[in-house]
Amino acid sequence: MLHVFGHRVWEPGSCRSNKSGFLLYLFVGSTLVDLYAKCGEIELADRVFFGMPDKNDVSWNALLNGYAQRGDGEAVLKLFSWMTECEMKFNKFTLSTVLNGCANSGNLREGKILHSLAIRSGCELDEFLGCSLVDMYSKCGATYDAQIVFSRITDPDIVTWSAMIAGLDQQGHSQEAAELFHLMRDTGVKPNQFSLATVVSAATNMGDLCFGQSIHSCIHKYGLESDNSVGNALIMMYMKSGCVQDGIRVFEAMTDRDLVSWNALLSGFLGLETCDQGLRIFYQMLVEGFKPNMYTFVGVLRSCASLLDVCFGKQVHAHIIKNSLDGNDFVGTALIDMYAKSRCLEDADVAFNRLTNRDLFTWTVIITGFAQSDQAEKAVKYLGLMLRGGIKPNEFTLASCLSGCSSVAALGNGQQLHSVAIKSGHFGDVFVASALVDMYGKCGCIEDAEAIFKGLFSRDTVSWNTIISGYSQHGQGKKALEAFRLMLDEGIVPDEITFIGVLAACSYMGLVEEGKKLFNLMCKDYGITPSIEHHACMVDVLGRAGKFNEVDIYIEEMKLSPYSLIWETVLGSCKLHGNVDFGKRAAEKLFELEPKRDSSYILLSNIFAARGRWDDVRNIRALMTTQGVKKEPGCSWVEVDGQIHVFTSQDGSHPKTREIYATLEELGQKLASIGYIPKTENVLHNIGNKEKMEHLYYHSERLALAFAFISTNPIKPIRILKNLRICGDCHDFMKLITDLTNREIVVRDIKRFHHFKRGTCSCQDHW
DNA sequence: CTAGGGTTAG
Repeated sequence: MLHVFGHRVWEPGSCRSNKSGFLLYLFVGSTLVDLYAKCGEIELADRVFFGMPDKNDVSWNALLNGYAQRGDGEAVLKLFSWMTECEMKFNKFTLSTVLNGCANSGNLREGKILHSLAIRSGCELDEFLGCSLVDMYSKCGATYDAQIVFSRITDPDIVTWSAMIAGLDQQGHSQEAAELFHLMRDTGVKPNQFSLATVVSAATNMGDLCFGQSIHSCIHKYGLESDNSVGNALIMMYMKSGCVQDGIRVFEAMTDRDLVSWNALLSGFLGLETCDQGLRIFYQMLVEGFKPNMYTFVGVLRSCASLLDVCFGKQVHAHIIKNSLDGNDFVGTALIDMYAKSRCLEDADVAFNRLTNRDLFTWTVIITGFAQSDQAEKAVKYLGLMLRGGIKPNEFTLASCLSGCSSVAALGNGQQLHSVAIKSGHFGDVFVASALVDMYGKCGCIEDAEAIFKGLFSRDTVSWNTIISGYSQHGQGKKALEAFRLMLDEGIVPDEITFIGVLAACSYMGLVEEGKKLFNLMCKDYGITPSIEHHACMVDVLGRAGKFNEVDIYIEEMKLSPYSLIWETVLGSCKLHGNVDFGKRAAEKLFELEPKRDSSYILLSNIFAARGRWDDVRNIRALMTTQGVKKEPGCSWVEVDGQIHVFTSQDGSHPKTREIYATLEELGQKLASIGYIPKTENVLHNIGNKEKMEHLYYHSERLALAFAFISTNPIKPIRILKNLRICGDCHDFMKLITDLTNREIVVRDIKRFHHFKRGTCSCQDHW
């Protein structure tokens, strides 16, 4: 129904109800089609158009334009082909509109046909048509063709310039977009709000905040700050580059904010400090009467993912269902990500299974979720399902799946991924390669890590860091320092992680002077401000070398007293050197800083026990009881045939328990015959000596070892993982076993790797 | 009856 100044001037259908053949005059019809189309009443425009007994090019163009404005490119193309079938003549207006249809449906083939039609009718370089052609080629991804058309237009106007700049930016050539913008200004064309918004988006995509700020001041000069498109682009830029306050300032200065402004604002509240603000803004926009769309939910879900409480995420999920957006792929993927990051993998899985169109991103999100929650097996299983569904992984999928394997040391799964990486052609990617090096290193196969690293075509700081820390963790300090020299020779700049690796190597090898030299190099030559971790490395360098006086001075001078990591390091050195006095001081500091941490009590007790000070050992035990400190339950795991088997101390739940205990019994007898006596002082529980022996005997790492003995190939090394430090007695036990059975054992505990071979350990008993 | 911009998961 159309009203003009309150009068009813036209009622649809009245022409059809008049069967007497009331002829609608052509110009009235065309004008009405145009009016309805422009009001967004495409159905009415359609009815009027098809009710017209005679149609001319103007009425066709009006209807085509109506569909083009809705973004329905398919319909435009269908109408156009029908128009040519009717042998209707078309003009440059038609071509321009249909090109618009090609642009928003991405139909390059049809677009090229239209281009040739334009050339034939001699209007290719018409001011409007030229612009439509540039836009069509850009939106269809044919940037080169767009540039050719653009270069042939002799005097492009601001609209054509804007279309070309936007085209370059959207196809990932933001740098060239910015350059074209400068060229435009040099030509003397004054930028308008559209070209400025585009160039702000180019600055955002390049991550060049400085350039963006210079454009901002230019915008200020033209007084275009309050324009919606400009303001929205600026908000986006500031939020994306983490300048939350600047983003808010632009938002607040805008006079009529739309949904896009709110969404742009919402996109930036990530991380612990600001995420709750994102939620507040979401509720604020609901209060102000805005109806959230998919972009809103993607933004607010990202804020929820940073919160430590899944409860808000669930509230937002309810809003999503209310707005019937739970079937949307973008929203669905963001939901999976939110649940996965909140460690609710079951909810993430439910959301994942509800989605019908799973693309690479969806799969990557769920796979990453499992990988980061120490569920490497599940991550690899989903990767397999994805491959079977015909979707190829990208470098992100592989790298995050691999890092999941690294953290739980799932070697078998990691090896499978190695072959997937080769088959899918991502082996050469630096991220994937570094993840592979790290995976092999963390699974105890430093030789494999080394082999992959040496075969790498290009190496960046991250890949060098990976191999350097790998060598360090495996006790190969010399190789770590060699690698560092090679890295510098290749001209790769070390970062703060690199220095953690090399300083750890120095402390391990007892290289005090070298450690001091590297520390100075880091501060002076590379301008890196030492973190607490770096200081802890230095304390370790001095402490392991037994230079306790220097440790004391260092802590005093660097004001390191408030940090538990420092005192934990000191305590470790005191245990190594049997330094009771300093050990007591360090432990007391730790009891004060972190009274619930069990390892400080255990370490101090071990220091006393080694000196035979049993009264002090008893006092520590009593202190633990009064403080309510409980020893964290230890657990160990091994991988057999791609399956991970977990054991706790004195565990009886494994199906092969009987054989495992029998194997341990047998090994124990053999060891006793060569003079092994269990170090019962390693047991803190207040129980009798016989029970203590039993306790030691069935520590989780020994159960894992026995299980590996009976279920794996005897020529392969056994790889065991433990969530705590390996106990002193188990360490002795492993050394003797390797001597007795001639089998290599690798144990990864929370601190480092222990390679047991022929009665010795790579850590040289300095763990 | 014709053109340009701004929001999208790892």
